[in-house]
Amino acid sequence: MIRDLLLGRSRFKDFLASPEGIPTNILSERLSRLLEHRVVTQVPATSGGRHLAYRLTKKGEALGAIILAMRDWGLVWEKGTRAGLVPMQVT
Amino acid sequence: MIRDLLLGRSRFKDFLASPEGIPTNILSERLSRLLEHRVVTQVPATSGGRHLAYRLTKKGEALGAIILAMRDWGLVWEKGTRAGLVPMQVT
DNA sequence: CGGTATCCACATTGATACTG
DNA sequence: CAGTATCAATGTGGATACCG
Repeated sequence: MIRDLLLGRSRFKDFLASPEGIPTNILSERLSRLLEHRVVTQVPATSGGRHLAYRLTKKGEALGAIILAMRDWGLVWEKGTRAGLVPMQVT
Repeated sequence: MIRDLLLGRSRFKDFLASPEGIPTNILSERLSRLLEHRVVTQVPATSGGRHLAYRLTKKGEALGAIILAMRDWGLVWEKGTRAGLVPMQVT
C-alpha cells in the first residue's frame, strides 16, 4: 500500500485492485492508522468531486528509503523477489 | 535482536538481557527461523566450550542497511526515537 | 546457560454483507 | 465508489515451569 502510494496510486479502489487482494475493512483501518500517524493525508480526488485521494506526506515519502532498502535486500538475497518498485518521478 | 547481532552481541543470554525482555521461548523460536533462512549461523562460543554463539551471515549483515534506514527515519520523523545503533566496526 | 513445553491473551487478518 | 459492521480463523507474544 505504501508501495502503491510511492508508485503514484492514490485511490481506495487502486489499493483494492493491487495483487494482494486486501479486503475493504483492513484497507480502511490501515488508512486510518496512517492518517493518525500523519504518514498520509486526504485530498480531493477530483476537483469538485466528492471522492477522496490519499497522498503521502513528507514523513510518508521518507519511508521510501526503507522500502527501497528492503527491495534491494530482497533482490540480492531472496530468490524470486520481483522488482516492481521503481522510485517515483518527482514531477 | 538483529540489532544486538549488529552490535556484536552473540549469545543467547545477551539477547535475553536486552531491554525488550524477550522470553526464552520466543527468542529460541526466532533464532530457529533466522537459522532456517540463513540470516544467522551458529559458531562455538568459546573454543572447546559446549555453548554456542550466533553470528550474522553476509545475508544477515546486509539487513543492516534496512535497520539503519529505519533508524534514520525514526530519528527524523518520530519524536522520542533513541539512537542506540551505530554501525559495527568491520575489524 | 541454553534451551523445550504449555497455555493463555491479544492483535491482525480475511470473508462477507451491507450502506450512503 | 468508499467505506462500516460482524465474526471466525490464525498468528504472535508473553508468563511460567521445567530440563540437560
